[in-house]
Amino acid sequence: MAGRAGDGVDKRRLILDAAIRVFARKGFHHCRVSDVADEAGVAYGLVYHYFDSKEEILNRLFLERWQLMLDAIVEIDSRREVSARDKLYAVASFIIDSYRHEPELMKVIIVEVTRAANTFGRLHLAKIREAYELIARIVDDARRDGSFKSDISGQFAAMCFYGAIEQLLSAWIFELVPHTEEEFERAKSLVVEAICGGLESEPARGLSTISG
Amino acid sequence: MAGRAGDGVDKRRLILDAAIRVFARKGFHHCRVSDVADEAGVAYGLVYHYFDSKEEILNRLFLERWQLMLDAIVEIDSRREVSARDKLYAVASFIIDSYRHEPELMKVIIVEVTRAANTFGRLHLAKIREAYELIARIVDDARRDGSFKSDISGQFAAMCFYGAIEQLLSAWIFELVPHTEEEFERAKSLVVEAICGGLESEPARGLSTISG
DNA sequence: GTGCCTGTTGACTGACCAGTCGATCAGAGT
DNA sequence: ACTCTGATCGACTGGTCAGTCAACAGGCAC
Repeated sequence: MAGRAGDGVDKRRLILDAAIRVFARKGFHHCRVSDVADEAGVAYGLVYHYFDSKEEILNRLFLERWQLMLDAIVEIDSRREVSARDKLYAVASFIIDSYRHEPELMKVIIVEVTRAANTFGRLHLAKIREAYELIARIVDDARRDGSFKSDISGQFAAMCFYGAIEQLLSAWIFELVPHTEEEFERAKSLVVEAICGGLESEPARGLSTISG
Repeated sequence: MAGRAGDGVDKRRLILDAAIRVFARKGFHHCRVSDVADEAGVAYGLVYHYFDSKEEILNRLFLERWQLMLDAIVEIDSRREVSARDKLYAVASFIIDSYRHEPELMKVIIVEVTRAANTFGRLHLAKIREAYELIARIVDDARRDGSFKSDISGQFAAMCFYGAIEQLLSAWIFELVPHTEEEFERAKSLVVEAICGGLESEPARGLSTISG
């Protein structure tokens, strides 16, 4: 519980949620702290009771969600008897579903943090790098067991994979591409197929039954 | 020629070049117009003699360079008897070489425009979309002649391809990865190999001698 | 009741900065 | 010589906004 009024409302959370909506709508740089306070229905000063600065709000939003993703990737990687391709599919699913369920939050994270990492402290870069490394680990395991090519490093592969997904989300965010439920599901398969299987046709890949 | 002093210096260009350095160093939002004027060694007011606003400077920088890239892609696509893979290699080369030769300008374009397209007018989105479409066209031709898979649309493939390259440049920009001459050359091949050939091993692809 | 602590309020301040404007300067044309 | 035009200058203005602060409210301990 927090707050005196016994209304059972966590004002801190209220402010964070309002910030998601405001940052998504107007952009972090183009909105005022008063916009966030108004959206949350609290006094201007209360924002500074809970947060040190406007930027700290953004940091919290990012770290909160990014950590969820890092945890998810670790869990996915720990699954036994699962192919690298299926692990990458699970990672892509997690990210795409995050966007599907909380498009405003993901928009803020991608547009204001991930894709603007220079304007902020190096704090975020370390976290972003962590994601790369976890994905790279999945690929490196597959390189070791021979299912993935050994001449493309895990790090490089992670960049391509994450880059493709981020571009996909950006296309949705900037409305370059429609937001339909089928699109989300199709995109999961397609991105994995494009990155793992490649764009080129596979002329007579012998006996292996890949994707039907 | 421009300017009264007969010094033969184009002040407009001087301001644009100074803006590249300042925007790259401090970020568009975190620098003052006076920083640009100082860097260029001209009076504050002169900036407004040549440009309507701070934002117009950024727009010019972006449009100038982006058009060069669009023209290059059109030229590459027009080459006859060249495989889609080789065309994509040429596109990747153009972009990576742009970064190699003008890292500050590319940093500004990627960080302040491409990756921040929502904060600006829709003007840029249209140009960005144009690039996607040109790349998509290369892929669609290859799908028609059977060299690329038909189940991944040109549009989708273009997103993956461009996304991977942008991520690559971002990694250089944010110094997540070293800037060596060999890295640039390797990256060209690797990105094309990853996207066209895929990450997975090709078990016995007949006669082709890939990576020895 | 008294004192204290946390939550809450919103008016205010101080800094910052994009963009303006009137002045000055130098060459071209007549 | 005179004026017109465009380049060049930089002090100044007007507005914006992040962050501060002094005050107030209600619960809790004693």
